[in-house]
Amino acid sequence: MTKALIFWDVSYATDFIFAEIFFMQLNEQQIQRREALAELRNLGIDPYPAELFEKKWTSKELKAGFEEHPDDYQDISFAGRLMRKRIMGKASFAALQDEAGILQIYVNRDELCPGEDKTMYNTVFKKLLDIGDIIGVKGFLFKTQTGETSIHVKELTVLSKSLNPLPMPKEVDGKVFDAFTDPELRYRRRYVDLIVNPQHRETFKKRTRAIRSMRDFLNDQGYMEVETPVLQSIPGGAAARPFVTHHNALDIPLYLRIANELYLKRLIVGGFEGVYEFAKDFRNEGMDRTHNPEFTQMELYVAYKDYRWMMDMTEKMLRQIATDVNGVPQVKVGENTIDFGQPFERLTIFGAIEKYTGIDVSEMDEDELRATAKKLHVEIDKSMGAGKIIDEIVGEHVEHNLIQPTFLMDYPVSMSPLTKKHRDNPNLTERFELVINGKEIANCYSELNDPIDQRERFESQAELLERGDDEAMFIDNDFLRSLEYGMPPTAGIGIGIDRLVMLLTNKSSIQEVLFFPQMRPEKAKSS
RNA sequence: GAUUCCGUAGCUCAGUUGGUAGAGCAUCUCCCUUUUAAGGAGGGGGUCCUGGGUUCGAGCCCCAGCGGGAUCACCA
Repeated sequence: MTKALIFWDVSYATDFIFAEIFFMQLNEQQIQRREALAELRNLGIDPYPAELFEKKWTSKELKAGFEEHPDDYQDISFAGRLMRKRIMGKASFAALQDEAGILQIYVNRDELCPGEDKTMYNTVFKKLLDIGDIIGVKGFLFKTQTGETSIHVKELTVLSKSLNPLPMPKEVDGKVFDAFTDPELRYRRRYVDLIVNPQHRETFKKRTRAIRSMRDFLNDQGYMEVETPVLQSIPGGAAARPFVTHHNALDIPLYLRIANELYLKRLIVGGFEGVYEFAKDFRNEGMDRTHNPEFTQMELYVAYKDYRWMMDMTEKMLRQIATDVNGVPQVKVGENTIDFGQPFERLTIFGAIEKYTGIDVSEMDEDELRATAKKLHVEIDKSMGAGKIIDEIVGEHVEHNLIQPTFLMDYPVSMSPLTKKHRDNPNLTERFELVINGKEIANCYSELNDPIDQRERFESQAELLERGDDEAMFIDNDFLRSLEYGMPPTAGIGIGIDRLVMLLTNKSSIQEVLFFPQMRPEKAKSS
């Protein structure tokens, strides 16, 4: 509909607003705001001006700067969203919110309108401006009788008229009234959440800080940030169900990547010795508070290293990130304080099971494991092999005990088709998972670089696929061909960025650390 | 996918055994020149999520659906 308004004039726009009121189901406040919009145009004020507005300072900078050098702030301009308006006859207080915070403005009728014409104050400011509008002001800083730094306004510019009323939480003595807390609305209208709940901006700033810290750390080590395909004809590198799409020109199915592992390893074959990517991966599986269909993983591959080296590197990197995000290496998560400053505990799978159940399963065959699982009340079914049973026991009896960062090492070979066999025990692999606060945060292994072994592992995955396991891996012949040219021994790791950020920001839901978590589509409805 | 709870004004929420739909804030009109949840006076605003059913009568009871939260399963 708005396309029809490319060549508009005031009367046409006004007619349009009435048409909109008529056809859309607008509530009273939305109608009033549209009427105010038309009124502004009638007064010759463009509610959406094209010209830039000079904003040299943030609210925070103005407040801090005024404390230091009050004389430097006698001629300033500032802009933000109108969040509060209190009219007291010929003078008013209002507050403008910008990215850094909120700053009060003082608007005096006779100073805003020194001449006879008081329209700017009486009509525009008092009547036509609403909470949520974006305005610019010019004037000088001063302190009110109650000591609040405020802008004494000499000039006011409408920068953007807001047509939807905002929810308005109010806080007094630490108690919040009318909070905008409904998770559905907060996620669906994240922009509103960010406006009225500025504390949630902090979560996302921390997310950005964490990613920047990780990227800086990796760059400092000399690793190269790369980009690999999201659209893959063979989705590989993880056990998961992919999203399928179709390429019209090639007339082939394409899959959204579930991991980028196989491409990064091709780059190691190609001669790069350290590559990493912050990768959006996509998995067509259930959603809950720790799973979103698209999520971010940082994968890193370093040539001539092994998983033991990667443990040291990971520990150092996370310590740095935790400190960069929160100022200290400790972070409070729920009831627990996670300490990234201490050396991370290192437990083998078998050692961990023995530690938390008292049972040594390291020499057991599948039947003995089955009996042990039963004794430990771990639910298993017939399709599970020895490796899977061990994994279930770990999930039930070990993981939730691991609050402080812990490397769980040396997984059974059947669960890890891309991992090198353990140097000391052919039934195990050189693999670790990093568990923090009972949740898996990272997964790492010494990469399998024996092309013949890799082909065999793929083939046993293919058998699983035939048997109906829709998460088993596809055979990627080009990847095998690349290994046949020779890949140096390599350590690789994937770190779940969303989960790491959940930890660092003490959030129990992935939706809180994603700007726009996946939601069912909204049913068509105006406003 | 399973279980369970929730859906009432722009926002946050009450709503009795089933008997004309409520409050605070926001909004509108008026008063008020340094306010701090500003204040004072007055007014308007509802598809009670949707569709069926029971009933003389349903926001309330029953059934189905839609949307969301929580827990569980799968998974990172």
